[in-house]
Amino acid sequence: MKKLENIEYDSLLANFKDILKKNGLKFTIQREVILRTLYSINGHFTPDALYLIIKEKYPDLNVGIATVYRTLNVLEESDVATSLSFGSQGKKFELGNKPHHDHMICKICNTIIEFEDKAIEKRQEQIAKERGFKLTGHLMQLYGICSKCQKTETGE
Amino acid sequence: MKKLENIEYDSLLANFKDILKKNGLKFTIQREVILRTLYSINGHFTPDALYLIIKEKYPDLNVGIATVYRTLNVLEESDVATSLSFGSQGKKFELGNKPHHDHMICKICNTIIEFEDKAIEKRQEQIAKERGFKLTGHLMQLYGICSKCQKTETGE
DNA sequence: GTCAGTGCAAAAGTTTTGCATACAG
DNA sequence: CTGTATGCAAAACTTTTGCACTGAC
Repeated sequence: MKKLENIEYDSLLANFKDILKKNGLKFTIQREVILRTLYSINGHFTPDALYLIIKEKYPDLNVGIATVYRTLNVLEESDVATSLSFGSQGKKFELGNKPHHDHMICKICNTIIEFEDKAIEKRQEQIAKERGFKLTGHLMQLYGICSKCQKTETGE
Repeated sequence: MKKLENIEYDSLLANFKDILKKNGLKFTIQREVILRTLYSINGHFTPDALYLIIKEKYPDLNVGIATVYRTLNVLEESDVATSLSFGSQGKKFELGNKPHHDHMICKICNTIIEFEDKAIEKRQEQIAKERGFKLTGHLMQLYGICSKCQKTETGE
């Protein structure tokens, strides 16, 4: 039951270690904890939120906010994690181990629904091509109100 | 030659005044200058960059950064301008007078190309519908390398 | 005249950096 | 051992707020 998840995390971890080694960086407990926590929460978190979760989960390990920022930057630079900029402010991180997906965000409860659509991806490539643009990535976020919140707020 | 632009700006301005009046807010020189500057630069600017341009352009008018922030927030709340969150950090604003468009951003020179695609928009609506989501807006940014930069950097 | 808006400076956040110490390789 | 990483605190930024004064309506 838990086997598959562990294998997935293990390969993620191995990949991360590999990247660190290749860049002459060191593998530390803090970095492992940050990666593990990002993996376990499996969502989108600001550096600060992540920091608080880690402090809660590993009270003995005295992680500093600076380390969280530094590690997230390493993770992002090495494409292990990606950051998203949401609406008003702040940057949120998520692991980039999932194939590829975009986000649909509820304006009211901030729930994030992930989705993937081949048709749009294809069209994006074509648009880029038409303009002589070499595509390397994209960000697509749909904003709206999720079904749950639509029920809650009758009018407005 | 300049006629059309003026008409466009005038209607933008009239609309803004209208919104202000409807909300019991006041129309001030500062607000006009900020709107006019946003219009004239016709691009995407951070509050800080906008502030510097205004200081340069209107040295006599002693605008404060706080007013720029306050006005941008008013503009955004009233849908006259929209803000985009780009890559690493900061929020950029642009006027929302253009019909609708998305952005293609060059990772090297940061040029922003605007585009619009009905096919994608339609697909987005359908995706939202499939998931019981009531769509109110979206953000789509394609990242890559523009044709100019592709020529400049041969390899890499 | 009234009340919202403004500039300034201080405050509140958020992210980065400098430094002495700790620890991975 | 060597040199990178860490925690802490300070610094650097970005954005918001409080306040006395100005100016739009």
